[in-house]
Amino acid sequence: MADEKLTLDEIAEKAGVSRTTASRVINNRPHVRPELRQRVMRVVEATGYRLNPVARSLAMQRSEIMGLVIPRSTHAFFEDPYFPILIQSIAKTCNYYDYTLALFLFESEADEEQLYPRISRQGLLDGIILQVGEIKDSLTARLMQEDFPVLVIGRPKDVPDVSYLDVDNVAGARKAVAHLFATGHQRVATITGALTTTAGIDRLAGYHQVLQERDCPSDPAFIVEGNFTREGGYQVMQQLLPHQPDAVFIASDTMALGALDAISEAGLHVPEDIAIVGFDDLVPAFQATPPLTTIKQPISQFGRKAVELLLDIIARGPYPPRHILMDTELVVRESCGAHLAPPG
Amino acid sequence: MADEKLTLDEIAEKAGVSRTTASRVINNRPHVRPELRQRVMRVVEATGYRLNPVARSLAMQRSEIMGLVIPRSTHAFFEDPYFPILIQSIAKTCNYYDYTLALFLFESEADEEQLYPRISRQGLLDGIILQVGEIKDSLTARLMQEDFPVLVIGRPKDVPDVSYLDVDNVAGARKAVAHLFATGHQRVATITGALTTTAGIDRLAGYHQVLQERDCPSDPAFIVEGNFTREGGYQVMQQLLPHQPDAVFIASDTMALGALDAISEAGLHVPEDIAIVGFDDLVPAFQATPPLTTIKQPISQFGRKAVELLLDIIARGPYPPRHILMDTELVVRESCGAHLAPPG
DNA sequence: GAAAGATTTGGAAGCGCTTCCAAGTCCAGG
DNA sequence: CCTGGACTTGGAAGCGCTTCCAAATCTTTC
Repeated sequence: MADEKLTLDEIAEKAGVSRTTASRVINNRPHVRPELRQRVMRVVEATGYRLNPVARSLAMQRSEIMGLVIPRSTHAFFEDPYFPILIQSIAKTCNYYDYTLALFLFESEADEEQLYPRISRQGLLDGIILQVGEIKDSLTARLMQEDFPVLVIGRPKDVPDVSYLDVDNVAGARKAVAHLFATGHQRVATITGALTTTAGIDRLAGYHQVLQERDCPSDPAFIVEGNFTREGGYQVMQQLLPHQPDAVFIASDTMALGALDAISEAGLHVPEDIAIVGFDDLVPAFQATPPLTTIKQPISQFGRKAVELLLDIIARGPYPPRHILMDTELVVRESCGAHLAPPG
Repeated sequence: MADEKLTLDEIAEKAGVSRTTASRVINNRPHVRPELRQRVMRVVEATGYRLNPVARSLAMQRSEIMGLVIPRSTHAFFEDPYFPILIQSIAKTCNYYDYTLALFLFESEADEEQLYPRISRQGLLDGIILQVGEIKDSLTARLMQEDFPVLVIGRPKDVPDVSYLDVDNVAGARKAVAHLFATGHQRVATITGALTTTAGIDRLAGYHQVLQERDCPSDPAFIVEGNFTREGGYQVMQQLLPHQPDAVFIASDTMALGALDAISEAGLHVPEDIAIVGFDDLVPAFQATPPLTTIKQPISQFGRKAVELLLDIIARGPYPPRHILMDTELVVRESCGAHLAPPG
């Protein structure tokens, strides 16, 4: 197992062929006589030779590395299983397509500023998957301006021609709220996500839409803003309680957990006194007591799709921009009281 | 903002200097007259030029990319906040040292086999941080054999001369178990982690040590093997219950959550009927009811230290091997009943 | 059996950067 | 005014690979 740093030249020499031919064999390209191919293969195996990927990248002008950029990751990253699942599915898909995944987590705008050159520097990365949560986002526009292959996860605002992939948050929220009405609830409130995020805004929009369609005046007291954390859910649920909603659509399961705490602390029961529908359908959702009715996001498919879209953009250019909204699914468990309504 | 792909040559030409000089300026190296330095700088700024990192890597034989390899990530990766925190701290530290982080998540041995060339290929990665959980681990030895700079997180078995960083699991477990005895418990059981992991084994070893030192015969019925999941904790706690332990050291907080479920389902109370100490001190620990007494791992410092050690290995070679065990800390909350014992 | 075509081969020019080394410039000291 | 030493500068040789292109070889086909 000699592991001296071998080069293509040396392999070629040992096999008695030119470097060009050796290159052809190793990259499994045509135009090589079977006999020569064999000879080269044998040398490669005997020596344990592997191409130097950096040299290859330089010559091909393609690195087969893609970046995953997650800005402002700070708290959400810990508490919410969303990111681990997303990262895992992206990593897995990269493996599949023989791409290497470079991960960039930014915590502050200062980080973003300082590290921008690292990600945009042409050469290292063939493209970038950008997780955009916050509505205020400068990265996307900057990268687009540099003609950098970018796929945004989330729904970027005010950036023309950017390709993106998002969950259909509006439709998902509609399903949740409609279900609450369908199960006989009248006073349906909502705990929104942070309204600095598009997910927060869109899920609220879905809530509004359903109310409007039912000619149900929306009571401002029934709309409180959370921040996607459990603690936040706990606190704003307490604000909501005095107004006596009989159902609440909560824009994330994590917040729903906090809300559950607040409700039981107030001596009320879910779903008898207050019905709840969450959003996400991550592990905590079915481990909660009672198990949460929620809107399921296809996060893993999401990661896969993101990688595939980016590869497509890398291969075929950014036009036309791709816009994909993925469907969600209502998962009925106990917290919405659906099993109470039609008892037989 | 011209963003045509510029090269160093073009910058040099525009500034009227040689490529060598331009390189010196851009890399902030000495031996350039201030005037020329300025001139080059100006051109760089005007054109928005950035070095091509791939070409640089090839010339320098160093990529400033490090790999983080997490094998067999499947379930643990979702359920346990350990990995997100670790990854985040590693990413952050990489940012700080101007390194790029490449993430490799392997799910199966097949993945490992297939992707091994990708990580070991000399050139792309300057070094690798390898998370080794399972006791059976072939990656470490292979990489060491190739003289690849490696730092292992965890405690590798039977690989000579490998540098590693681990939590002192034995000492941590000892603290936990000792605390349980110190608070007056007699029948102390343990739910171990998967005994295919070194963490599982070491934490059990700590349990044994304390029992032995107290001349306490260890009852096999008091030792049940979990698998680090909540569901697993739930199940094995049910096995434990009939033997009526008055305290349990549980090798992870996640499992402790499951155990808590089992205990309350059996109509018993924590800590009155059964005291519990967990391990990890992640978010779920203090959100549990009752809040978990647990052993705190310094995961973030861990990530930082790992990166720094690897950089040191890259810079100064693998000898002598570095071995670091990080201290843990007992965090006393309610689940151990410490607050009950000395009531005034 | 020769011309036309298809296939195989390798020479050489990059890809964009670093760095060794020799040549050139500048200044102080004698 | 000349010499030696310190600092600047740029030419040129890589780093290890891909790929264009021309030359060489092998098949067909009439």
